[in-house]
Amino acid sequence: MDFIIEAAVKAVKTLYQTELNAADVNLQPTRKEFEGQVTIVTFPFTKFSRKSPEQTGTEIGEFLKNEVKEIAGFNVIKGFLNISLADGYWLDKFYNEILPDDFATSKPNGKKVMVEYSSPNTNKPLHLGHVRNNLLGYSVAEILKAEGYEVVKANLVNDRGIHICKSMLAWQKFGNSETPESTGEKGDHLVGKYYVLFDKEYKKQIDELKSFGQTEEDAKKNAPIIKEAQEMLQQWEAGNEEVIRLWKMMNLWVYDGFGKTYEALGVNFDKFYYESETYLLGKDIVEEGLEKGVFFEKEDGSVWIDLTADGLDQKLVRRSDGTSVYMTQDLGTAQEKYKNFHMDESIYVVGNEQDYHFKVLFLILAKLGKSWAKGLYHLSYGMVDLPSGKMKSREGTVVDADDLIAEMEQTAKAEIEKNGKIDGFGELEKAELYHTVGMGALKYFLLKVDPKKRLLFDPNESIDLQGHTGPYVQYSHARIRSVLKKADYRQSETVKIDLAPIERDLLFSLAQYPETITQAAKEHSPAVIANYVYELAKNYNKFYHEKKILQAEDESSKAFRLQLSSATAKVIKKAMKLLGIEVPERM
RNA sequence: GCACUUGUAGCUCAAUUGGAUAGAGCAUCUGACUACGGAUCAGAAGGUUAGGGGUUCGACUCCCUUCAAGUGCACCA
Repeated sequence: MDFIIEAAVKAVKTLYQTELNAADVNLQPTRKEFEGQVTIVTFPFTKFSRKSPEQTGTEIGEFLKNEVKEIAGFNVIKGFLNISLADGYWLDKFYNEILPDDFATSKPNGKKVMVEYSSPNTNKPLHLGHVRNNLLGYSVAEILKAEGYEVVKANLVNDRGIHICKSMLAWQKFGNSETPESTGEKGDHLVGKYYVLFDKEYKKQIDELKSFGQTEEDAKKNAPIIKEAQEMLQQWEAGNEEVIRLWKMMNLWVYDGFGKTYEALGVNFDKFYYESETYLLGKDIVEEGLEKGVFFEKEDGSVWIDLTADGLDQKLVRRSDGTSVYMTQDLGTAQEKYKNFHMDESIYVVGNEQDYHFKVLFLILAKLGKSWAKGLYHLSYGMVDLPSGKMKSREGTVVDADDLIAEMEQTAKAEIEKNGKIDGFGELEKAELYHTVGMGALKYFLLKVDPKKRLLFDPNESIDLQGHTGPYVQYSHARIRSVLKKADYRQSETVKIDLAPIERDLLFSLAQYPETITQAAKEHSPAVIANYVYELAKNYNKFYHEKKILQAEDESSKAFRLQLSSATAKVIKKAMKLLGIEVPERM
């Protein structure tokens, strides 16, 4: 709609002798209680016109109507100039832009972006919090692709450290050599079981020590089992063969389990990083920082950066014993990623509990003069909470990802058996559909919320399939496909008809798809897409009820409405794909 | 204590980034299937946008302040 903005700039120049920038013209969709499709807010122009808002709007409206042939009419309410565009404009746009198959497919923008997401610990199965992370990361990657970026999806697996040793140790002590094969249990769940077991034993020992008069703090340090775990970590770092063998074996179990969950979630990765391979990175950066005078060394040999001038604290980057900390490792990994891919932007999908960490990380890299530091972005999302509070793996108060997926499939199955139209589906086809609809509901539920907001999930209330939900959009798609099939639709030629208001609304909705992708990419927010596609489906459903398609008044209307339906189905499908949600032909 | 984030209908979320009478869904109530798919549609009811102050033509949005919730403030990751 740039032509309207340009014309408005010209109008203000001609009428009031004032030069405006395109950005000064506020164009927005007209509210549905008023006539028109787009609205210019004319309040800001009154200071140039020195006339009332109504008069200013009317003058600009007259000018535009005479100047721009696509503008069929206008009305002014207070400082709002509502513009009606001619049907010809909408039909041209529909046939030239929206209906063709390449609608909203943008050309490569020449930029490369890395999206790091998932990044699980290999000591326990994935829970709902991880699910949010995975869906967000995957969707943001898809959105950026649609916007023209070349995308690298990365997964930095946290496969080492004390928490991994805890599972390993507990398995060694209490596991009786059981394996996923021997128990039939999914590998990540089996390992997670021992992580919980470790914690139980650890707590028991703490209580015991406390009963002998130790303070809580001392007991936590002195419990034999935690000391053993720390020893094991040292042995791991020293390359102890037996420990390494155990570590590799149990990690393989976990990867096998994660692989299944990832597949069910429909997410994937182009590049895996493993902390066991990256945890020593960053030492050279510490040296570099010392040389550049960005870091400084204290008497005890520890190395720090002083960020107090930036309103932050002093931050340790190397211990006095010369070993790395989390920050060091992340500095090194960031460098490594850039070395591998030379991307223009790099997005970290990580929970908001690490806001401070990333603020510091990016600031340090900028201070070190890394040219690529400005392309770093922390996509910070809110925690998923239960009504009972925070999820805690060790205490078993988590919503397990695999369980949840299975439940969603069950919910979808029940609904489909009740209302679905799936005569002739084979068992495999049915199972696939239950999965598609169940995951549609789950994914939409998690993605429709602004990422940065925390999410409340009540496991006792199943996720809706009606209303503002994934299945609503999926249903809309299936229904359109059904109509098109019945009509034996093939793209026919251009027709000229008078548009009904609801048809104009639907066209407007469709036309907004490209800028919706742009906005979602800019904000790194799948929620923008989710809300858009719901709005689109809603407009279609309204149209569907108001207008007959197969029994339309005349052949031209029928042809047009079929085309409109087809275009809507295509956009729904594409938009849902950006959320990682499939849409069925029937359901 | 300090820092960051959040607070919108009973519940779950929107609000085109400072624009019109703050919009949807769920739940509640009323209506529409001898229909192209009723997982739908039309309507009713529901609000001091946590409270207070300020900035201006205009504030859910920006500033100040109070309150509430969450997170972070390790030579852990």
